[in-house]
Amino acid sequence: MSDSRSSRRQRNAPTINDVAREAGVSPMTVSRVINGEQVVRAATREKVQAAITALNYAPSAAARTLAGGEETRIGLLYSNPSSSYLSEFLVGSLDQASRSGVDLVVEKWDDEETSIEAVVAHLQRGRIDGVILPPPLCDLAALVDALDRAGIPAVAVATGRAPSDLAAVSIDDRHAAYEMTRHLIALGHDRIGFIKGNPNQSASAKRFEGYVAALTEAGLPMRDELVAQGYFTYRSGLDAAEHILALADPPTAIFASNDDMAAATVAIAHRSGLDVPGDLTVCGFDDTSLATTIWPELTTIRQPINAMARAAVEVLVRQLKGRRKGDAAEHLVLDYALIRRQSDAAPRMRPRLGGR
Amino acid sequence: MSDSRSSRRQRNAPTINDVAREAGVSPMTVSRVINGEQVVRAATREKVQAAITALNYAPSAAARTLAGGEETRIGLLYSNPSSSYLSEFLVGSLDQASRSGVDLVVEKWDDEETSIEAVVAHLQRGRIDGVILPPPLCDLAALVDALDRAGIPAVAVATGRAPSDLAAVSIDDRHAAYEMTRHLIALGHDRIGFIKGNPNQSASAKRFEGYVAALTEAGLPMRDELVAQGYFTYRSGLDAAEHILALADPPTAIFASNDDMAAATVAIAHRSGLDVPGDLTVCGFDDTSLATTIWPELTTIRQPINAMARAAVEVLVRQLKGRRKGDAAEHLVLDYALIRRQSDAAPRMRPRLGGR
DNA sequence: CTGAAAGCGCTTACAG
DNA sequence: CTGAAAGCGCTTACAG
Repeated sequence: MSDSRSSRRQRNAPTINDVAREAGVSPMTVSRVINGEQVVRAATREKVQAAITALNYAPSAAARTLAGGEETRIGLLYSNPSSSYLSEFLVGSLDQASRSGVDLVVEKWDDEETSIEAVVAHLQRGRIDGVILPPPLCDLAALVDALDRAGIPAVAVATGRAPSDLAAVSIDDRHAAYEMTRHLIALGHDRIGFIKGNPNQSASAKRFEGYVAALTEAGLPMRDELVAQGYFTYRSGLDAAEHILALADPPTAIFASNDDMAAATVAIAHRSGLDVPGDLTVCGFDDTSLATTIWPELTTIRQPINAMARAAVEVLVRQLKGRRKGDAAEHLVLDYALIRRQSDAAPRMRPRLGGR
Repeated sequence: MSDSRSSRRQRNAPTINDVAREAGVSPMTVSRVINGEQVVRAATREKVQAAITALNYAPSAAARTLAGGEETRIGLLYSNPSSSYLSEFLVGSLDQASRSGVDLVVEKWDDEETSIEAVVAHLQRGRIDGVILPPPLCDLAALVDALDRAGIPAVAVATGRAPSDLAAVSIDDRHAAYEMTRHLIALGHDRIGFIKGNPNQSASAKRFEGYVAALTEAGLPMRDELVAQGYFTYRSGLDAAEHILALADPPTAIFASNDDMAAATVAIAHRSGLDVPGDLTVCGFDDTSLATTIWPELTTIRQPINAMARAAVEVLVRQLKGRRKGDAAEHLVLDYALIRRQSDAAPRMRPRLGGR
């Protein structure tokens, strides 16, 4: 078939030397013609072109990259392997890296064991040209600074607050949380609990802002006791949910800042003999695989993780190719979606009609 | 400093010579390690691996293609993205692929949408030289056959029953389950429930065999009512656990064939007002991230997923290089470990002392 | 305008 | 089991 362009060279594939001999010039001249350099005399060029045609010559991509030294390698630096997020992120970025013709090096960083200087040095040794930073590393200012000082471009993924000089790919966390809260309100809930995300991630604050905005817009009071601090882990969700549900007047719905904490909330609810969503509505954020693993399946905000990963690779590659000082960094905002599943329902009693 | 366009080499990427120097061997030896050639002494191999890690070295695809052979691309074909398993598997195989200097193409297969013929054709068009099959695809005979007919070598990962002509990497599922069951018996349990895995995976049967073997060895009766069929999903674990715990005389321990089903069992136990492990011991299998996500954290069998993925890549690369008809396929068996966490304890009443 | 030289980073083929 | 040599096909850097 049309395999002529593939990287597998045919056995007797003509080389630049064959062309040179046929045309009666040096390989160097053939190279110039191939690369469209204008200096070559028209007559010479034609002789070379004829030889190329006669031999059906196609240059070897491998040889060109090797000689030209143009390989670009990008790194994907991650920590805290929230595996459900990571696997989707990996699949997306790998695929795009392959399409963009760059090498992707996946690097795990354990911040307990390795200093920032050490990771950056490691990346430099590996000749990483640029780095993708999924959360929570995207918000680690010290890392971003160190990368910047080392001259390694980076792109932050899913950060809630990207400095204007740092490329970023994200969704509108604030608006997504706003929409979910509005959805809960539309269902009839007026006492809605909220479990915050880890303060070390800027998206956490954005999600909380969205929750507050929807409440305010609906004229609902924002009650501090209904808000608990979480850290995106299941464990922290357990504690937060326990706290909220132990209230004298507990909420009829709880919106957790991610799926892990929402799953923990469901577990606590069940342990307390509450039916979800009959007695308590629970919603999450992210739509990781956990959302559809547990029962009931979680109503949540779908983050397009795969698409964000692809976009991150593209943004980084563009930045590496066309690097000009002063160019503003790209900030891409992708679409999210509110996914309704089985964990939300109208509250059992309509407070507006009866009160409690 | 290093203006990317004019300098001959972009930054100083570590080369095979750098690694050789660091390891105190010749470049040739490094090359052998990269290509998984068996001749290299283990001690030498380790020195080289260490140097590769230290320098964060990745071979240049261009140079390899040019110098020698054709570039080799291997595929990782997966379905049913059990993400906790997949992400670890991806990280391991990617890293090894990079070290082995082969391209890894990650391919998702939705068996509902695409026929076996179509996937195989797709792999061929993409010039995939060999394929890694994580579960459950490793046990799909029709796929293995189609690959074989197409002349695409494959390596099965975590299968319980590899045909002798199919390369495979696995653990001893039977013995691992045997050991876990023995552990439960040693704790004092004599009524131990078991949730089987999906029958479409050969490892399921192995795990069940191990459970039966330990019971038999201890002179304990094997009670059919204590065994429920599961399918490795959380949902199936919910049903199975509900069934087992509804028994008139329920077990004091339940051993689930994977962590998802063990997590579901914990959820059902909590919903029924049972304390884990106070009232019920629950154990899993795999040690995916879910095992340490939920509370209590699961006592389980650790499958070295990362190491298995790396091994699969190495085995496949070796097979692609040294392909000789008639050579027996490699069967690697890696070590597992029983990880004790917080979900197991002695039964509340010692049956041997009191009965019930 | 054109060419001779010196590699790019790796592997093949041979030696010890 | 390990290494020294000779390229793979092309380009960079320098001459003329």
